[in-house]
Amino acid sequence: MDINLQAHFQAAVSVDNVIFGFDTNGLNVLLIYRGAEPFRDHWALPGDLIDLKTDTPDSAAVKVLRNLTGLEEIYIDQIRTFGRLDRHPYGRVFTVAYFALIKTQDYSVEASSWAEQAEWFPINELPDLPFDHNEIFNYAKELLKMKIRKQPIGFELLPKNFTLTELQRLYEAILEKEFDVRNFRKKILSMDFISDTGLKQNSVMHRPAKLYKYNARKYTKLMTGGYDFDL
Amino acid sequence: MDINLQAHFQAAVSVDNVIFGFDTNGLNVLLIYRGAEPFRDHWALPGDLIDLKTDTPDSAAVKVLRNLTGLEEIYIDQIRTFGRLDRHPYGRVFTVAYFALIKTQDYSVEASSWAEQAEWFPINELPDLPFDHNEIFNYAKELLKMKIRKQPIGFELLPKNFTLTELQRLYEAILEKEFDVRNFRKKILSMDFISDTGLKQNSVMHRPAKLYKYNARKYTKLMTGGYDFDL
DNA sequence: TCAAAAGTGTTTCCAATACACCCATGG
DNA sequence: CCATGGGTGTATTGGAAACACTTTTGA
Repeated sequence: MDINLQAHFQAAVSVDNVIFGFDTNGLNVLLIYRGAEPFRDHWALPGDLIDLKTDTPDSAAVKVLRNLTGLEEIYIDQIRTFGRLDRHPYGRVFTVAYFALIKTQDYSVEASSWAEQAEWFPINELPDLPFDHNEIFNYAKELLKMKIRKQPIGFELLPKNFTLTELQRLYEAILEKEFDVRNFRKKILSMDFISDTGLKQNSVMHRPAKLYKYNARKYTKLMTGGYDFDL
Repeated sequence: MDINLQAHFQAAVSVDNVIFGFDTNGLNVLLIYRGAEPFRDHWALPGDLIDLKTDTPDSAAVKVLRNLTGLEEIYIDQIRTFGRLDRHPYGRVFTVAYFALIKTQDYSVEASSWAEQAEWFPINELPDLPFDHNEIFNYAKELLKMKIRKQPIGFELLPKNFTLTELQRLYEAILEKEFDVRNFRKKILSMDFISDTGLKQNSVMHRPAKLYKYNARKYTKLMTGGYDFDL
């Protein structure tokens, strides 16, 4: 390798994950409390340097998620790459940002193999984040808004069986506006990619709601053409 | 820097640009004929390694475009990052892909400072491309389709003054479907971000068309709310 | 006067919106 | 029987789609 090339092969590349979860309090993001420099003892997006011998950005992002939550088969997608010159104190580090959606019920902090703490923060109550993580988070939030109107990704944030009211609360939390109950149900059901499980809630102190599940097969049929969630 | 960190700082990062242009033949992409290894004498997307001392991905992508076309102030936006382990024969090279829209009329190959040739290829007649450039191109094409339905970026591909028929042909080429003349005009004019220049085509051998121009100020007003081009 | 493309209006249909009351369960 | 959230239907409106003929210019 000549000396000219040499100068180029001195960068590191990391991944950073914006992991969304949903519960009765609304939409949350999973942050870790950094146990190592730089920015030790700061809350930050979970991420890691990519192992150049073995990993692609995608595989590295999946590993971070797995180490942190113990979960496989989660929805994860690349957001964009950030590369400000001074974004990392140790040298030139580019970071490929990802966003992931997980079913909060399936996740337990105990399953984590990381020494650091991990904690859910409501998206409107985040601490200041190091590096350019604030910028990354904001970008992720916008992307989530955009995507949920175009793809049935909301289900990734809910338990396998869910009520229409839960689904409505989720859309409302993400899109930051409220929907009319009847119109919401009409629209969702007309899209025809969720189906009635025949089950109902139990031990609730009111009329129990029907439980629905997401039906990927129905959705796949629809996707020739696309749809909007524009309510 | 400890030895563990050292192992991470051995990557290179490049940018690759998918540059779209539009003329009477339809939608085209600008490719270069590589004058250097690897893949010397192959047609490829124009790109370059990022100078780690001075450039961000964004600035590097703009430089590639400027060197190639002599143009400043072109529409350019990041697509996504590709990082397969074996995508580059010289080592671990991640590439941040961009797409750009240029007004073909403003561009001349002569303005290029590059020794290699550059040439427009109709998007349906591309040669096989090296690295993962085919994958990058396909991704860019889909993104363009998606974006043009959401943002008034079509104008970036047309001369400053254009006819409604030209605009319609552009939308048809990108979205790969045909529109009804009357409905197209109604929709575009109702969006209210183009305005009549008062000028007309001349020396055409048929009724001359009115010339319109894009009116960014009108658009900005609209953007609180968004719109669809869903015709 | 002909060729070639520019330009224009109306009807039909469907999806988005707005809106208010009864139902099933547990306590 | 009451409190709590679940569940349902209709009328109105606005935008999307379908559709055919007249106008202006240069040759």
